[in-house]
Amino acid sequence: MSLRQFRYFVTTAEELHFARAAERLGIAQPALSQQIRALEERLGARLFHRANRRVELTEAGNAFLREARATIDLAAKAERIARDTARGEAGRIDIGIVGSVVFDPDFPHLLNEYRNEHPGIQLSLHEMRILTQIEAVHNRQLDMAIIRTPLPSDMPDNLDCFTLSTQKSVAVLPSTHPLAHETSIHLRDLAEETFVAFEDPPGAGMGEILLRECRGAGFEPLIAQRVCEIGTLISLVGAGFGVSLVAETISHLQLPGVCYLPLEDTEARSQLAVIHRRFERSAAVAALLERIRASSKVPN
Amino acid sequence: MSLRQFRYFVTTAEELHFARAAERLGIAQPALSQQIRALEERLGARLFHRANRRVELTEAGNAFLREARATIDLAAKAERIARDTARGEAGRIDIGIVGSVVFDPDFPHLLNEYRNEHPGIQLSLHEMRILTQIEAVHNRQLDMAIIRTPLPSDMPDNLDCFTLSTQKSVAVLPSTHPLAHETSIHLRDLAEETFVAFEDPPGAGMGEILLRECRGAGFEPLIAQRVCEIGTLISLVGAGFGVSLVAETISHLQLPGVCYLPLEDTEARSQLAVIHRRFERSAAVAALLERIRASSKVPN
DNA sequence: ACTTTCAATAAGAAAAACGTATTAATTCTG
DNA sequence: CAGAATTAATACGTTTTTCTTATTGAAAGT
Repeated sequence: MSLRQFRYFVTTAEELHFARAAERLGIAQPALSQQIRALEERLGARLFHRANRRVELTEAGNAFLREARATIDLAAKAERIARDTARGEAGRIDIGIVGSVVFDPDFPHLLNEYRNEHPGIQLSLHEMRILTQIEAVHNRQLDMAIIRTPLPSDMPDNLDCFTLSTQKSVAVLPSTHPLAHETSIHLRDLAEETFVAFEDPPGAGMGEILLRECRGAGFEPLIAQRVCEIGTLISLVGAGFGVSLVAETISHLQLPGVCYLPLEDTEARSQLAVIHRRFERSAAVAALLERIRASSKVPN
Repeated sequence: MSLRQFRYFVTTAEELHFARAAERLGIAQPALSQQIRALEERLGARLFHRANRRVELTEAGNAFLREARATIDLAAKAERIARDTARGEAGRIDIGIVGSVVFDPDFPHLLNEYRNEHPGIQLSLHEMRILTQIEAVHNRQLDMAIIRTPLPSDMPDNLDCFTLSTQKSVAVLPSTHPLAHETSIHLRDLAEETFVAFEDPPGAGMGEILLRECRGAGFEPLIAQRVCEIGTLISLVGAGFGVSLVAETISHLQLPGVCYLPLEDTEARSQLAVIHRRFERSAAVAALLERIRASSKVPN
């Protein structure tokens, strides 16, 4: 079982065509067939259905694909780290973020400070979905993740978490909405509206906040549309698809046709949390974590 | 850069002694020296200090060691996942259910047993309408569906079906009804009542059972209200909207103001059936189907 | 000074990976 | 329906990589 076989497999899984995959890999097709077969024998599992002149991933192949990709990425990261460390730069810190962090004024500022104090260390930001981030921190593709609470229930137990900041939630309305020019509104006034919500996993993130707050205000929100990106969400609200609830900091994103309104009847708050491995052995990562913890507005 | 080199490096880093590491790896010492050197050249970084007849990790070596170990572990995990998935011991099974299955005492019990025997497999239940379920099994969003017979007439022909259990039907009456405190009644006694019925598609499910039985008893039921959820149906009966016919197991749902009464003049039975793809390629799904079939109370 | 220890080097043997040619099976096409 | 085309698998010889044995060289111990 070798990395090369992993790469061959991933390419073949992407192409679903042995000859094309072989070409992309710069080898002949029979060599690829042989390596895939060797891998399958080693695993004791077929990875592809080769029926009817069509190549498809088996269920095992699908499951293996995700892990194989992660393994290849991690190997590349190992290489990069060795190289960077040898050059005297302590390397690079990979940070996962949810989209809405970009509009938080404090966090980018904090990163900038750290960058100035540690010019050798490259900070690399990766915008990803919540669950993907947690998984990636767990298997070391990321060094930390900034996500919005609540956290999903099934967190790996070698991960730790602390709160970075707390933010009020505000309502987002299209400016054509009758309530749009009030100075503040009650959440229950939106009971009959349709909502645009984040596509978060159940029980986690802003998607969960929206549900909880609406239920707290005594109604079940009718969710007409789910989106992955904060920008899309605000645009959809502006286009009249519905209303939504977002963290206050998002209101820095002023789009035409969109109004942000504080809420009267709720303490609705969401928190940004930092997820990291409990026993972090990289000095650079540990230092950044300490830095973030020290400047966080919330006692931990 | 290969996984083998990673393993060689990790062992050498553990032993800090080429000859001993080579012995542990089952190769000769020069082979190890060569591979480590090849790795160092590839990385463009020395991983060991070899001064003074003593082998030590460089800083880069130390950083690389962490990532190399993680990479090896992840590769092993990939292998395990592929193997387990192929053997049907990992993955996820999506099961569609009609609402009333929840009150069946046997089926949840069966699922629980399966969950204990196959801890790697996540069972995910989806409460859906009959037609939606069939469609979803067909296009692989669900792996199987538990629905109430009769089946609709236009089943896709790549789907199979077998009976899980058979249940008597009982009448549901509001406890204010004159007949509510009999020990049993005749269905034809309800000929003049209004009925609350399931919103099933024509010819399928409990909605069809109700029609057939009433016609068998010599009258056409007057259906005043149709509902999607079993809980709503029972509530409506309790609130005096009408009477209905439900599977016996539903009587576990005891709501105030509702009485369940056995029927004298009919053998009214409904069946729970399992719908699945005829040629199931997932080992896990096939195993669960076998399990259900084996424990079903009805010969198939 | 001599031996011992230990990694590096050299060179040939073994194993793995690859390429060319071919086969077998299916699908497309006239 | 026959023949062409597509595509993955197989056979087998070649190249490349990896390994082994033998040897060297340098440092440490006696």
